[in-house]
Amino acid sequence: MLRFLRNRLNNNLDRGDLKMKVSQLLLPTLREAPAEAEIISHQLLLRAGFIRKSAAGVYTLLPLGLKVIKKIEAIVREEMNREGAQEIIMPIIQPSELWQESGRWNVYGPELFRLEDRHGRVFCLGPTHEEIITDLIRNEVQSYRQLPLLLYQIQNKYRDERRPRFGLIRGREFIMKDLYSFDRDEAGLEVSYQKMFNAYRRIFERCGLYFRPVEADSGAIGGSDTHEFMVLAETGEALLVFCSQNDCGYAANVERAASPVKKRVDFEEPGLLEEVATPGKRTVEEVTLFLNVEPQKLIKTLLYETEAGYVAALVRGDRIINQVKLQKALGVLRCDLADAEVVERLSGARVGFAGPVGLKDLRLVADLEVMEMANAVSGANKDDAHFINVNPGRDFNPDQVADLRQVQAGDPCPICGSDLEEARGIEVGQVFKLGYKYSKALGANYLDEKGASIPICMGSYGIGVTRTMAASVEQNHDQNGIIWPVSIAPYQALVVPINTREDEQFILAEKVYELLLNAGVEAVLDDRQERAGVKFKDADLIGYPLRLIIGKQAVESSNIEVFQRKNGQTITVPLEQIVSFVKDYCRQI
RNA sequence: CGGGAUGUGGCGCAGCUUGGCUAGCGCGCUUGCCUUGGGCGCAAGAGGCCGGGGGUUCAAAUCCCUCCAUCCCGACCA
Repeated sequence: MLRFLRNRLNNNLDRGDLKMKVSQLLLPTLREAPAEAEIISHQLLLRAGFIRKSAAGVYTLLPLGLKVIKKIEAIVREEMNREGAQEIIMPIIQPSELWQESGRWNVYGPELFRLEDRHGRVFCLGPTHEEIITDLIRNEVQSYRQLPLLLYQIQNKYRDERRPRFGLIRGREFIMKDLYSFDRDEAGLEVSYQKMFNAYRRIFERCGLYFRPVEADSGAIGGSDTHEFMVLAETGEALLVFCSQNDCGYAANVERAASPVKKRVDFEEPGLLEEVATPGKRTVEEVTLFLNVEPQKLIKTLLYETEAGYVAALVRGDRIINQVKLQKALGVLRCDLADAEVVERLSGARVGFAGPVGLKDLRLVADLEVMEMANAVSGANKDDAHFINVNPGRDFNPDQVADLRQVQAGDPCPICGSDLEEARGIEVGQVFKLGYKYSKALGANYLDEKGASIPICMGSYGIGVTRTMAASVEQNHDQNGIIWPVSIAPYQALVVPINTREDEQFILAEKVYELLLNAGVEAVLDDRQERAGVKFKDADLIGYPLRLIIGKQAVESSNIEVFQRKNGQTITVPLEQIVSFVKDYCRQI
């Protein structure tokens, strides 16, 4: 009896949650995309009625948008729990004191939303939760017996982006899953890291995404090893390189990718350092054309402003400097190109004529490749003049030599030496080995078997949930709209009565709809008094994986047309088999 | 934060250069008729502080100043 009641209750609950007719859904589709939407995922999510903008980088999730988010969250939860992680929820509002303690209050900069309560106490809206969780752990974990520990939450995050853009891809408020691992030592961290790495693979696979993990830079969060999970897409903000040799497997964010230097092969006799007039020739292109030399013969000199003073950085003329590498090499937090006025004061010449020879009062850092150059051209630190036959070591000596240049397609792979290829990616997840940065700063220690107090070894692991939804659209769409993978589709199937005035069609449609609901399929019935064309257009736009069409044919023959959004094909399924067909379809994908 | 652009019914736009009728068009919305397998047709409607404030002028969507918002490019970031 009890079981019977419980079953009934469950059925009712399920039905209540699932049952929905399009006429009652808040599903405002648009024929035209709002002008502000630039990229396809933003346009389609707006047009299909999944999201609406509230402010720059801040969005409301409408019913269907929320359904997708919940699907993604459910997959994330399953895979986190499978690895033994425990879910918690931490506050969005965080006291500034903790951030002072970790040292990030001043480091994080204007990106941190800061606010004050009525008593003048200062808080921030959490962009990430290392401080809060480390504070929790230092209070609650004392013994090695309590480790390892994996804790996560799915929570709103806040970052006051300089430039929110691309809709959900770069918002100021977004949903993120963040997990933190706590281990006794690096060996334990390695295990946790691998667990998460594998879980992330499964999550993005289950979300139907084409992605790649790549080596990455650790940025402001700090730490050593880190990988980013990149959904490959033309509109991705990140530039990646990967090895063209399939079995090599090297892949990295260009911010991180190391660039091995090809040693100089042909030795050149050093010529005489000489100043030549280059009136008005400021850019690499102008100078090379004027002097009739190749760009790789030029030494490009860029002046940067850092919190530790001004720096001159040198790279070859045909190279791009990688600011992340530069920042790391210099060990500074801030690193911006100096403005024209500063350049003039420091180099004694207008912008475009700075060079390493005779540059004073500046820290000089050269790219590895620059040191291999011979008889190069550089600015003379004098208006309208360049030096020729500049030779590193003879004419100037940098204070530091480091890998500064940004890797490009065609460069050799640092592992196997094959050519590197470029691609763009949307970062949907990142795994970090934090090490002891936060546990030491905040004093999160445990006692080992011998009673020694040892800092906890930490890792942190993020997934941008809202971003994952957008990335999926970016990857799964056609001219007509979104093509959701079944695993994260807002509904699995749409039932469309073609002519709602034909009672028989409508009754059959309702019957099919009920059959699906009873079988646990997430279905929706388009009961609107609209022409078939309108319903089809909306259905394509919204991206339901399956569309069951109930028209004349269905009524007469009890055969139902099933349109598959993914491949655009329609097949006919007898009414008796329709439920099992839909269930099988949803399972197999 | 620097550079550029744009703000006119829910969405997409015109009008602004050269100030002047009642501010237009397409889509959407409401009502009626009609139609019903890919955004159907006809008719009648509703809906605007022309981003805000200030100025110039007899008169401002239109010219000037200022603020705000939004988008793009750059610099930064998960």
